[in-house]
Amino acid sequence: MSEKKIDYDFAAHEKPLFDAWMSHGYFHRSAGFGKYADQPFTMVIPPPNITGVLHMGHALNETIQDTCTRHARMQGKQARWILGTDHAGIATQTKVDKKLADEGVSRLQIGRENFIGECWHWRDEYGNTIVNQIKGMGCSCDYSDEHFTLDPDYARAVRQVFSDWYHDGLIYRGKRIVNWCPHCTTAIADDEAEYVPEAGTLWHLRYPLVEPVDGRDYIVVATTRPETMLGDTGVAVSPKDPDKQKYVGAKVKLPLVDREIPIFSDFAVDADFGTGFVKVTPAHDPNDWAMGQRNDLPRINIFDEAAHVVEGYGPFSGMDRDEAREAIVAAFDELGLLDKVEDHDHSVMTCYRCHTKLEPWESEQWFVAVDELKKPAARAVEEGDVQFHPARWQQVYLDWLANLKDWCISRQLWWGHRIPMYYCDACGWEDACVDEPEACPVCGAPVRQDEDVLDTWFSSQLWPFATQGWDGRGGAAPQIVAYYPTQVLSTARDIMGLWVARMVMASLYCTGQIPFQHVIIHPTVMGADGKPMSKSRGNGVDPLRLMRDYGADGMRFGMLMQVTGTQDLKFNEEKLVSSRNFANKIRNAARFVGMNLQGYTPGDPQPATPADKWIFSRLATLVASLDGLYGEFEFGEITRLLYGFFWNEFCDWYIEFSKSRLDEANDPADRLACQRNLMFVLREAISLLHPIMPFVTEEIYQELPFDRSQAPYLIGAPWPDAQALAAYADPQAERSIALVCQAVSAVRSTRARYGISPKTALDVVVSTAQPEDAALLEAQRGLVESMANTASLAIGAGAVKPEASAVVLGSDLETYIVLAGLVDFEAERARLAKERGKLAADEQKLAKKLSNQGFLAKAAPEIIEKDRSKHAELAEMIAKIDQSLAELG
RNA sequence: GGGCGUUUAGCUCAGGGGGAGAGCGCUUCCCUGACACGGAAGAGGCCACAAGUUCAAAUCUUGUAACGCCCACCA
Repeated sequence: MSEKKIDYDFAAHEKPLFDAWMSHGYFHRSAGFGKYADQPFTMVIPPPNITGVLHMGHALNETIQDTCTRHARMQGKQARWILGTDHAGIATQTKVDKKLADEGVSRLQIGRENFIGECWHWRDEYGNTIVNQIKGMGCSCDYSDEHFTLDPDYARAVRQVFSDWYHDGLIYRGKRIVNWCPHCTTAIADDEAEYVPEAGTLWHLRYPLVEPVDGRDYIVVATTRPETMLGDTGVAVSPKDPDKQKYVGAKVKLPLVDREIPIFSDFAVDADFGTGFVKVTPAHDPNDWAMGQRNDLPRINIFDEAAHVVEGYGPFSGMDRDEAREAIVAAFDELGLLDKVEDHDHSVMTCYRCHTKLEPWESEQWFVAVDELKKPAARAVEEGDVQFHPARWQQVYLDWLANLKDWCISRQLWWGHRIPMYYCDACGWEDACVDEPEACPVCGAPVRQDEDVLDTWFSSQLWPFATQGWDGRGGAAPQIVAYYPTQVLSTARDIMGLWVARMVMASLYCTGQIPFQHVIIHPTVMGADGKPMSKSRGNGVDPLRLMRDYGADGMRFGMLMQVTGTQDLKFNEEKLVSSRNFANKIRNAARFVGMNLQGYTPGDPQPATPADKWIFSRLATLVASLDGLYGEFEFGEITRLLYGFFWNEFCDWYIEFSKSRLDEANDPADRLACQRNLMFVLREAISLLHPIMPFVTEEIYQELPFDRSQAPYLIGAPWPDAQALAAYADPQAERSIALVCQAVSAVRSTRARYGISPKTALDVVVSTAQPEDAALLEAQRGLVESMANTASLAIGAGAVKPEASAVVLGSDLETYIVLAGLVDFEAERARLAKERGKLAADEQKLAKKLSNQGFLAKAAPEIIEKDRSKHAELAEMIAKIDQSLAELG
């Protein structure tokens, strides 16, 4: 495993632009302008662990967040994306432990102070790696005010919350069963435990009865963990198990330890599992602990913190749990008390850090009582104050809250927020204090602080407000007043409960406000095999490599292309290839415009020709659609619309239309209009693309002679105004250009079919169905002539098909291409026959539909009308083909 | 065991009650003065299966199957 410091090199094109944004202050909260000038837009980044390097989840999530932030900034909102990192208690401590171990030192040797020093040192050296990688992605976070969950202000907020909650009775100390890692020697939260399947064994052990019941002198319990029998304090049966009721009240004499323990009945017992008798070990199993509580059983702890059997158990004392298991099974066998051994597959809890089997262990820990916190947190979502995207995650969140149990927040670690509880050993005083007391307030003796640290999530839950100056002292920090709550949070679904729900609970309690309005739960990035990326599977992909291969822009666009409402995303690198090519296309389109600006003077756009009006109209539609999609965080659809508009409309057609107009020989006024229109559309297009592809678009903005007087950088330029653009909506121009495209494509496909070079000019006749279409097309004949390379072009409604010509039927027009002397008509006949077959099949389907009485009676009139005209059209096309076939002999 | 998701062109995926879409790949032609990371034109799908609702189902309902994710957990 490499811990090498990796700095993404985004030198040539990207770095200078990034530096320019940074030095011009664009990453601070923007001032706001236009109609949204008063609206704040704040996001907090899910703080990456300081042990982390950028992975695909970050690549996706950071792209989403930067896209949202840049979009909001361009809309004129007061945008700020708050950056920071998480100290990541266990993760970091494990790394530092390992580093020390490699140097032959253990943390116990150097002591707590020095170890924490080592952690800080580690953080200074490696903690910035991921932030630099985020910069490489082009993320517009506020780097000038970076936060860390152990910063002094942040730590103070953590102590404040602990102290407040302690004094409010939300935090208590108690002996509980916790998931204990004997290797890390700390408690682990339920959420942090990993279940792994294990081919285990079910041992059936005989427990002798003190007094025989119905002539039997023993019962049999079944267990997967025989070693815990040393701590048994009861045997339970199900109240629904009639055969077992006679044993309730009897006692068994626990072998090996000679303890008399009662048989009782409890609803938690499943009569059908094992033997129906359950050995109950309250100190070493959560279910047994609960049964013990209900039935007043003593709890006997048989393990120390490293899971070795404690003193007082004879030969077993000092054994670790595995040795003890073996020895105890052997002892039972020797005593003739081993009834049966069965295979039994089950799963075991392991530590998510070191993968040691966890031991349910009773110890003194700190807890947060969640009942009071969870109700308002549920309500905030139920009432729509906090909204999930996609909406289905709302239920997942509510279910998580509903099942929430008290939260164990103490960890027996050194790296983290030390629990601010202080104790006086002299008089017994204890209290939670935000600031360390110099002496016991009661007796003046020295005080000592609790040794444990807080669960990392305890500090993470304060992230949205502790990063904005909340200090809990009733005073209203300016940031909290002006910019809280935040608008959007984007995160992975696996920390929905761990982090998202806890932020809502903490924020509501501490600030009285929700932490954010919208929660984007982005899809989880899976490997090419459809499984979660992991080192062991070897199906991971390194985003740094992706940025090198496709550029930050290519990676960003390609990632967003894959974001839809689905919960998993099977990573598809081909999308990044397309995106890189798209970035290249954008650059080249801009280059084309830049190369054709001789004589250009700035000025308002002039939608003079139908082509101009068409692209303006398409642009207006695009912007309106994008505005809707941004509101719903539909990033995949956003990229698809942008791609289609820029490539298939702007490049494939509008730029091609422009070429003849840009010719030096063209009328200078029209040439200038064309230049201005190209510049206008290009500017709007790169503005729309900028939130996703910040680098290419900024580069173009700087290189071409755009008017930058209002916005020196595209990052701060205004987002295209859908309302203003709506004035350009022009159905007639769209119709006009659709006719041009149909005619041109018809000629091109005929050329391709018969292998006629584009250089051979052809005689073409276009026959439109509608007279007004003929007029529209006639007005654009120049475009058709140049793009189809016609020798002659006749346009008319119902124009006559020339002799020896190919026919291409379209929905609005037919195109005849004279092929006399150029081609083999046999092939044309065959093609027409094939096409007739297709049309006839469609025609029959529609005819059947139109003769259906139910359809005519119940379908919407416009649908019927549409189908009727479609049917008529098909019939006519078939007639035309028949006519052509007859002509061709 | 519970919940959720997916199943559409060779591949990866959009779409979503009224005639099947994209990117990549493939075929043919073109290095035309923005771009070969390109241009033009094509081939290729009973939209997993079954039943139902409807005038109409790839789309809605229910069920089935396969794959996947998450949560819970059996002593």
